[in-house]
Amino acid sequence: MTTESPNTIKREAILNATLELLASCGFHGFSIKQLAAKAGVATGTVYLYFEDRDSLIRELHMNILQRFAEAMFVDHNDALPLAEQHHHLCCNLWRFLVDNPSILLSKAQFDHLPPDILRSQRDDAWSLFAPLRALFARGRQSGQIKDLQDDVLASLSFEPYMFLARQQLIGVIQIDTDKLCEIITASWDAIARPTAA
Amino acid sequence: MTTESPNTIKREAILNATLELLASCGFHGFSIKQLAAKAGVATGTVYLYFEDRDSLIRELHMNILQRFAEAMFVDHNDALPLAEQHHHLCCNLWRFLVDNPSILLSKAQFDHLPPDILRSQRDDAWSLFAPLRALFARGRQSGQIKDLQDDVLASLSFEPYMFLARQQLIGVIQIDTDKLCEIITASWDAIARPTAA
Amino acid sequence: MTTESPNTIKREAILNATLELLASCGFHGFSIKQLAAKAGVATGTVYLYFEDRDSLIRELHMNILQRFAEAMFVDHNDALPLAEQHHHLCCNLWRFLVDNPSILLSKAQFDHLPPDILRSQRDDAWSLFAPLRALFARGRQSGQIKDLQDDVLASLSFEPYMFLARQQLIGVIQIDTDKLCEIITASWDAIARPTAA
Amino acid sequence: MTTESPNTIKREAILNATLELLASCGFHGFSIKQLAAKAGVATGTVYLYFEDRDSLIRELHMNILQRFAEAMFVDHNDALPLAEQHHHLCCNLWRFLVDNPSILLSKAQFDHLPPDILRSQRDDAWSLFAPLRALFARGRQSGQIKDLQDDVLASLSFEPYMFLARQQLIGVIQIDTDKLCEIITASWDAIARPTAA
DNA sequence: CATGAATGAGCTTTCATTCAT
DNA sequence: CATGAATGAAAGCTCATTCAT
Repeated sequence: MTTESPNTIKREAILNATLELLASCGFHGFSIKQLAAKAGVATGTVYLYFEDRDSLIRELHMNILQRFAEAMFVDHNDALPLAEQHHHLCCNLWRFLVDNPSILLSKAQFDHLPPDILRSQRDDAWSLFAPLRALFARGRQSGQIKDLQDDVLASLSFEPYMFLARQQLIGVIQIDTDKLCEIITASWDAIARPTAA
Repeated sequence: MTTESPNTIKREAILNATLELLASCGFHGFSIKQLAAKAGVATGTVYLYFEDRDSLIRELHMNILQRFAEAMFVDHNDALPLAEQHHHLCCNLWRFLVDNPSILLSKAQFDHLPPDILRSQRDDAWSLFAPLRALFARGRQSGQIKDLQDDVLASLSFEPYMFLARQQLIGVIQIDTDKLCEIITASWDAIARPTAA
Repeated sequence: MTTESPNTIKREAILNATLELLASCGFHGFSIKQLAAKAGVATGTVYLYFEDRDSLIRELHMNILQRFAEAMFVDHNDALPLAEQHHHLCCNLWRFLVDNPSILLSKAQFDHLPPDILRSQRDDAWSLFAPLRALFARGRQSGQIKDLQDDVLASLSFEPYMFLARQQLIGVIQIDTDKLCEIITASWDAIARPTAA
Repeated sequence: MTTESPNTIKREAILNATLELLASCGFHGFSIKQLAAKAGVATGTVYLYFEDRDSLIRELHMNILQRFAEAMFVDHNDALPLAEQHHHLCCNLWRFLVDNPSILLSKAQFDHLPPDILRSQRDDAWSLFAPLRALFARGRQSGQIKDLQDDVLASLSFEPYMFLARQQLIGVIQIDTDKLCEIITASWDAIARPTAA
């Protein structure tokens, strides 16, 4: 479909290699030499495509956030009941995390960028996750979702998956489809306004 | 009661300095020289108390987990109703995170220790959190808590606080006591078995 | 008259760019990439016209020596009295140095070519400065100039201008036309045989 | 006499090695690794004594200027006739240059520091050469020396020696004691006010 | 026990040079 | 002829670790 210029191919190779190393070695745990070797280019080549180490990391971060958001909203349908929408988002999220262990593991690394960067990131991130905010807004209006701010709802409902996916990845737990459904229900209970008895 | 030998005092100074630097500079973001300076000892002295950099980090991790557990179970009373016990644990957790930003920030840094270390840590951790497991067990038995395994219940109920505390620390949200109570209720809803209508 | 082939035009562009960069950045202070950019050609093109960096520098050196000699002997007239010839040479030299700060500044850079190169340069240089040697020879014969070898006479009479031009360039002194005449007289006194009292 | 602390010994070793390399390879022509090897220390050790490459070079420069001035004024006696004082200074200068080829060769390298550094250097240099300024001042007053500013007199009288020493060092000329005396006379003629006929 | 000077491997980054287009 | 992406050696500098004092 879209033919990648060789230019773009090397960029991607470098970004992918960075992601893998970030996941396996942590933020400062790998060298540009390693990175270049993994990407199949010479060390100097990295600097043809990225200003320096930091800007490479920053660019990767934005790249990851986008893939994250994109994956979550696959087949998103805001006409469905909210609980079903939420269920679908959680399924997408779980599949994405399980399919992309590198992203899962590298995610935590980005929490330690300087606070000002983190703050600006947060704004960018929320714009990528607009459909989620819309869902929360409608839920609060209709009384189906608790009257809590977006950050709180998001953390209650989605943070647990990050932890659980990590635990599954290192092999200490095992979540099958049935278990996942129960967990999704539980994470909905966290944000859902209790139905009047 | 227990008089600290000067021996132990320097150990603690080094561990504390490591924690602060870990929080502010990240895993590989500080040097042993900096660390020694902050701890008020000579660089060589660090190696009298710790095998090497890695073992210092590992020991700090265990140290933090202990303080974590200790803080959570302050004034824990297993005679109270489960929801109240849970509320109290969450309050303790929140206070601990807010009072110890260094620990909050450095927590994520430990996710990139080698997987085998992470697995053995998990076992140690669960032994530290025995009262929590007891609470979950009783809840499942009495039908007050969903029939999910401990990791899942823990992640549903406590992971959100880690995220929220970090957001508050970098100043993008502000959780007061009232908000906290609502959040605690929500995190209880996540693990509580819905009351029959 | 002589139409420059495009071939020669690019050579010149590269040599000129090299001179400017040599003056402003010093010997190892600029890259071939910078050089190519300044000359308006691709990096690879530099290697079509010059073997490598060193040979480019060497060629520039010869180029500069030629321009130096050429400038000094503008309107040279060996029929005039020696002191007048000398005065004229000094004026030419001063004007050349003031008009070509790049050459002035890069001059010192060439002192660190390998000694064997320096020796062969010296021979080439003296052939370029033949009219000066003739002047010295006539002066010694006629008793107007001290009986010292050419290198010595040249250094006594012309080295000071190099230093003074550099000082004026960095702005710590200011030589006007009157001052220059006094200095030229002084530099003639250095090599002139004292008139018998 | 003065016992050197081992601390100072390594500093000196590094400075001396730098001087030699500066003389033989030029400003940017040697690496810190080479320098360390020549000084007999590890690369890291260089950075225990000097902030970075630049500050090492700057410090060396001041060091050299001081040795320069010190050497010139050995046995300086301002009670002697001016011409004799001048003769003595020139002899000292010549001996210093011949005895310290490294300084001679590295001298030119310092002409390419940034202009602002050069300007501040010039002030420091002139304070080191105070006795020379005094000599010039007395000469102008008494009418023995031409009425030219210090920079000009200095360049007329001393620059030629720099050039000649360099030529002798690369072996293209040979100045013996008798020749030197003639040259010194010539360099005095350059600055001396001509005796009225 | 405690020190901190010394080490040298290893880091990020630059740059002279090559070569497929 | 001309290009400029790609290379990889080598630069300046840092830092975990050791050891003589």
